[in-house]
Amino acid sequence: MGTGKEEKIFEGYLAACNLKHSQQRKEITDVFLSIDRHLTTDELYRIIKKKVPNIGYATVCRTLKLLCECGLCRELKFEDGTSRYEHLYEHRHHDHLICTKCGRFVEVVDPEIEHLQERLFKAHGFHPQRHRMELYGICERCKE
Amino acid sequence: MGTGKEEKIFEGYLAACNLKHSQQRKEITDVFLSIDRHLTTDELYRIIKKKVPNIGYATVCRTLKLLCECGLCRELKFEDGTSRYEHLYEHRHHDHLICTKCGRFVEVVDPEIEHLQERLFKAHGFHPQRHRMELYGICERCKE
DNA sequence: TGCTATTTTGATAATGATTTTCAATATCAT
DNA sequence: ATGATATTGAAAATCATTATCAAAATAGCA
Repeated sequence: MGTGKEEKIFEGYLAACNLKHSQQRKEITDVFLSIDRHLTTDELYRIIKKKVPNIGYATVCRTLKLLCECGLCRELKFEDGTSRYEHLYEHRHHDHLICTKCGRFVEVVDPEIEHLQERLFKAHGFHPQRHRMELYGICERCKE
Repeated sequence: MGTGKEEKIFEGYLAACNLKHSQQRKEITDVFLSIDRHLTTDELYRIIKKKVPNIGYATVCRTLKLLCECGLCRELKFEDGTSRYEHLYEHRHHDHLICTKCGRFVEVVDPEIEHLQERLFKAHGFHPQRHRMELYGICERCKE
């Protein structure tokens, strides 16, 4: 659900782009915003399908794209080739620590690393935009 | 070309897996190892096609996979969805600093970041395996 | 409210990159 | 050389995403 602010952001974005408030877009964002984990398009599609049985896969794709454009969502492309989407509202930047056995992940952020990354950008004359960092290993449970 | 050690590694891997030394595999690894930049499968296919006109795309794919398995090659999946392969022999671990305008990239390595990454793994009880880090920004030339 | 111009939708087809299939060919231990 | 097995190239299959398009929904305006 969320506080309603996220919906405002989405609606504002639609308005700014002269796009319309369709029922489907509302349903999809509602469901997406209520789920706090990384989903593939297909996973989200199946979940929404239960609520809105005649929803189309393409509509889910299109809406996820809009959500990314307005900053509510982030697309993550993992090493295994899958694309996943994560809810980004009031969810500050973070990286991922991923278990290569069970797929479990932890969101991490290390201010020192962030700082050193900035330094790397500068050292090479780059203007920083964003970065991604994924740490792959075996989690405690899978180690045993 | 390389020193010949790379070919030894590849041959050793083939032998260990009971795979055969085909002419095509030799041609593909020769060309791949002689090129020092990131290539897509298609780019490599086109280059090899000039030397061995009847080579199949699938064979290039299959050989790149083998090269990755034996550690001579790394598959990089970038944010834009393209997969590129890089020659990895005596090429120590590194990350990428990528210009989002022109695509130019720099290979970087920061020992302090590497160290902090290890610390992050440990702090979450993970056994480290590998990581990837990509820094996206605008390079000096594109800034102007 | 009704009208009308747009936009959006869902089903389907298209796309594009990689994989699989499979009969013909090549490899290699004997 | 022989024969068992692996490899090849061409074509078909796959899989996730994107484009197409007629029908339906939306929102500005009378």
